[in-house]
Amino acid sequence: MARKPNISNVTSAAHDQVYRRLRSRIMHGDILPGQALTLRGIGQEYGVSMTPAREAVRRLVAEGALSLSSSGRVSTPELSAERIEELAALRALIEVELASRALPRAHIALIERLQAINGEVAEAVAHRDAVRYIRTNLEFHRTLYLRAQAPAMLAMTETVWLQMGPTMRSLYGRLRRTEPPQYHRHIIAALRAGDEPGLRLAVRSDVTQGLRMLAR
Amino acid sequence: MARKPNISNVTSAAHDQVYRRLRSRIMHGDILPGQALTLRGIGQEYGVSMTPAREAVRRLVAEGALSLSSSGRVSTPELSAERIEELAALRALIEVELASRALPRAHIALIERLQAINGEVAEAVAHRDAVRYIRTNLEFHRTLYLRAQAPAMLAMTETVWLQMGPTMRSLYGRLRRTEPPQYHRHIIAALRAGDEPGLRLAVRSDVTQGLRMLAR
DNA sequence: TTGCGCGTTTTGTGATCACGAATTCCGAAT
DNA sequence: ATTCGGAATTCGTGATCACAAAACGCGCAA
Repeated sequence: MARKPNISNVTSAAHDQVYRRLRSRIMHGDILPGQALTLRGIGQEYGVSMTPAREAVRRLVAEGALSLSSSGRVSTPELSAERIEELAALRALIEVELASRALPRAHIALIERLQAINGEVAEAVAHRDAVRYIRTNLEFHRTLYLRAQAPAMLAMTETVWLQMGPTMRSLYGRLRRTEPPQYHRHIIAALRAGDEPGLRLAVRSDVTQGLRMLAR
Repeated sequence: MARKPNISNVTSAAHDQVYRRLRSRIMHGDILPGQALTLRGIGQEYGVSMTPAREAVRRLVAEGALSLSSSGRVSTPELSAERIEELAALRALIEVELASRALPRAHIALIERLQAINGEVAEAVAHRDAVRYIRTNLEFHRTLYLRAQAPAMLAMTETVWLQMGPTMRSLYGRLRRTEPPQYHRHIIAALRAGDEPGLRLAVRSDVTQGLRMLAR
């Protein structure tokens, strides 16, 4: 079969579907760091041949979501402490800018939506559900940053999230905290008040907060 | 032929060579914005089949160096003014940080090397050689940032350079200036003086300078 | 001159195969 | 029990092919 039937014209290419599903799993921490993957395995898992699997993997490697050994084997990356510090610094730099750009456009409906999402984050923390925590936490940030109307910056930020995905899972997995994230409330308060310096500080604090868990 | 002879063990995969050569051409502005490419054409140009060409293209698309039409056709991107502003803002954010991290490690040998490279930049400007200007200018920045020991940040910056490559060429191509870049001298002076605020300002000015040409 | 069909060509996509290299596995020797 | 070596297996790579869809060209009609 050279091409799928494609009766519905909203379907997309097979390699793109494989890419998106793998990307989602990696970003949300479904896959542990150092986990090895094979092209044939991925193809079999998604019901395609090696070719689309290879293209999806190539794309994810380019984004830093997967790492390539010298012999071409792929696995989720095991980040060093220095690499984690760098990625956190990048998050701080870019996300503070995104939040700042979103601030003038943040009307009340957005703030209420953020509050609702934050409720889900708190629930995930209470249940110690690491995967759900990561997903809702990223949704909180993405919802805010979408208002910045800065697609290139948002894409770059998501690339950083993607790189940290597996590591965040194993980090938050051993987290025993049950209190909701305090800085999210600071972010919401600063948005309400139109307080730009406060917003920048709150976002920076929230983003670099996870770094402290590593330094233990 | 399934694999190349590979007598010398320092050779790398064909798709990687295609990727690197294409990436270099794009980053340095060898290809104009909107230029269409075909997989068979690329393969023929580099003496390989479609498969390695496809992988190289997939990788470059993931990095934003090439854009993909809805029908799968690839071409160098034509950036909107808003996109250019975003990319310049990203450069400002990340490169200022990289310069700041490089400052404590910048000894005299590095500064002299930067001065030498800056001489080449001035020469390229004097000869109105856009491609050479872009190449030497990026070499100036990369030489400084390598000292920051921050590979993730440097990679992200190079991704931004890559995205701007074709556009920078067509921008600098119609540049009629013959004076060397002033802010490079400011950067060097701040490095000598160990003046971090001055360095940050100089880098930010240098990076956002090109933006003004667009606003004409 | 300007649109509009329609057949031709070009192009991306996915499957499959051969090949070589890397990895794994298992038994024998110490 | 542990280590070492070679056979068996697994795996990535690149070439090739068939197919469908998109782009192109060209002639005809308004």
